[in-house]
Amino acid sequence: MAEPAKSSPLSELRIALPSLPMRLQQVGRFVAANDYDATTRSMRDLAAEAGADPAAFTRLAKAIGYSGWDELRAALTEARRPSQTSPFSGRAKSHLHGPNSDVALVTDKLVAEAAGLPRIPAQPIAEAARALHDAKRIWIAGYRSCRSVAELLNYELRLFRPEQVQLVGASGPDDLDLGAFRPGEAVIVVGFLPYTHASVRVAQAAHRSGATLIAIADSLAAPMAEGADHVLLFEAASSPGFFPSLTGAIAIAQSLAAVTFSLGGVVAKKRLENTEARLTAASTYVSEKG
Amino acid sequence: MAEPAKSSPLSELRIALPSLPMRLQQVGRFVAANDYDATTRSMRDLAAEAGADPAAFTRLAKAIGYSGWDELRAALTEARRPSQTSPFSGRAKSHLHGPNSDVALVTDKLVAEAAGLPRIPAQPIAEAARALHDAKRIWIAGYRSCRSVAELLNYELRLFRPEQVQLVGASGPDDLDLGAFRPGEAVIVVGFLPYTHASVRVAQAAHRSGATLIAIADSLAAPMAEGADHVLLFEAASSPGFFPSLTGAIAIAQSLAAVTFSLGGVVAKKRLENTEARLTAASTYVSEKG
DNA sequence: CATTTCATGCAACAAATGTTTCATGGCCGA
DNA sequence: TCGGCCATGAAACATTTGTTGCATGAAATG
Repeated sequence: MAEPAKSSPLSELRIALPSLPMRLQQVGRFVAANDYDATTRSMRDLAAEAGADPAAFTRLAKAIGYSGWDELRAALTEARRPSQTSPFSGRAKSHLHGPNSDVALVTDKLVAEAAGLPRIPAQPIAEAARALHDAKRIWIAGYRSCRSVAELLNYELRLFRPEQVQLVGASGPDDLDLGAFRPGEAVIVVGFLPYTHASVRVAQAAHRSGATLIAIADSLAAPMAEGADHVLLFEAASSPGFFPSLTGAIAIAQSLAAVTFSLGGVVAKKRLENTEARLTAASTYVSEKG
Repeated sequence: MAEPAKSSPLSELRIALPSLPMRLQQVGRFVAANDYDATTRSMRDLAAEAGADPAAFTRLAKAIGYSGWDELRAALTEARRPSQTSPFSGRAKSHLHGPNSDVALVTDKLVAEAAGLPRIPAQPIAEAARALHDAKRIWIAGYRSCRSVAELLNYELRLFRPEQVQLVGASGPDDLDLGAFRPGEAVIVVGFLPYTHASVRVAQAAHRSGATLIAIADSLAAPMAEGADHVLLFEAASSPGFFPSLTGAIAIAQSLAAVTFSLGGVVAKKRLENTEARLTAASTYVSEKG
């Protein structure tokens, strides 16, 4: 049996939480959500704010293996101490093997991807957003790993333009949709090497139909970028690893949605509020009260 | 008397320092150098470590305009409070309108998200990957905007473990899958504020079943993180914009897949090659030559 | 239904906290 | 040299802190 991650007092708390009495759960959640206050303010003070008995804090600490609240707070304090420069960010050069080679891999990957994001050209995104804003209808296509990007874009755009945004192939074979593209509409295609035939076919159909074609790709030479009105480039291979990085594509998709929403002004805002109200009414989300 | 400009308690201290008695200077320097301990440990404790009298701390606080040590410490505590709003949020407002406001918005968003990535803790990802490696079966759940993350993870893991990875709800109502969780399996739940009921239900079912629960969330206080064996945190609100940022979640998902693949060794490599060969044979991809 | 267990709030407790007072000793100006 | 001034440490103070014993009531157990 794998040992649970007992590195941080918060993870101990998190693990033990579900098996605790109700009031202790409530207090535990409060501590997890306000751990900075937990280290700085007094127990009674916290109890007053959480609306619980001071004794509950002592009992919580004991329930997860500490001798008392003081000891728990000391652990939280140490975990939060700033000077500790993340014991693993010591830039392990031993990438080959070692106890922390996995950690080094993750760190390198994250740093590399972070470096790639600011290199994404912002201007084309703003222009593409303008095109989306003007489009009567928006189609989105992405296959294989790029499907996640396409679906995210679809989701966010539908939040404020529910009737005008559609995934290609959402309601039947792709081929049916390919014939439905019209001038004045916009088609977004997401893809990178190796390029799927399906995405190329969507791009070509869009181009032929006279619709505005927006390509989110890793290269200007990508087949689906041919004839595109807007090409949004990201660096898929910028990070070490085994799969191309989609971080850049996601960042582009979210920026695109954000700017398009911004262009939508009060109308978009109103529609977003309606959507949110509907979701709340359907009690999709957990209430925020803790 | 008139109070000095209250930019920061530490700067007040630094300014007033030279005109103070010798002992108070010594204590003041100690506070400036150990301000984290100053906010967390007791006055007497600090006095012992600094080799000074406890009263000196009270006198220092009064000397720079506070009513007592408690008030000084409260100011230091607030100054150190982790900012819930990113340092870029202030700048975003500066160019809300203008000729290139859209471009500026995109740039800010990208820079902010890039800054957030290296802050993702790498260690938990490596540990979670180890858990995935050991799992006999892997379930993945994510709803609404988080569905894109879940599907990406599902796609990449299936590249080298096709028969052991499954999206919750992929082949019927979620409820059917919830009863299928078993000890020795792993369940990954992706979610951030506002949390959907569906994701919380999956997390609870996983915990009850004895399966290893891995949560990818924006907060340790997230409901689906309760009882989780591994929690992978990202900053959803780190960037200016209208939707929570998924860039961090995507980066985590891809790192997780990469490390898991790495742990899989030659077996995983072989399976990936098989999958690629099959896709090539089906001519899914456009040939690389011309 | 009777009994036990347990979660929970209240109140009293001892310990620790920040503050104040007081005595001491060094320093500078008459 | 004397007298006032102030910095400084030690001890006493009132408050606040974390803890624990006890009573109550609800839920589980027989």
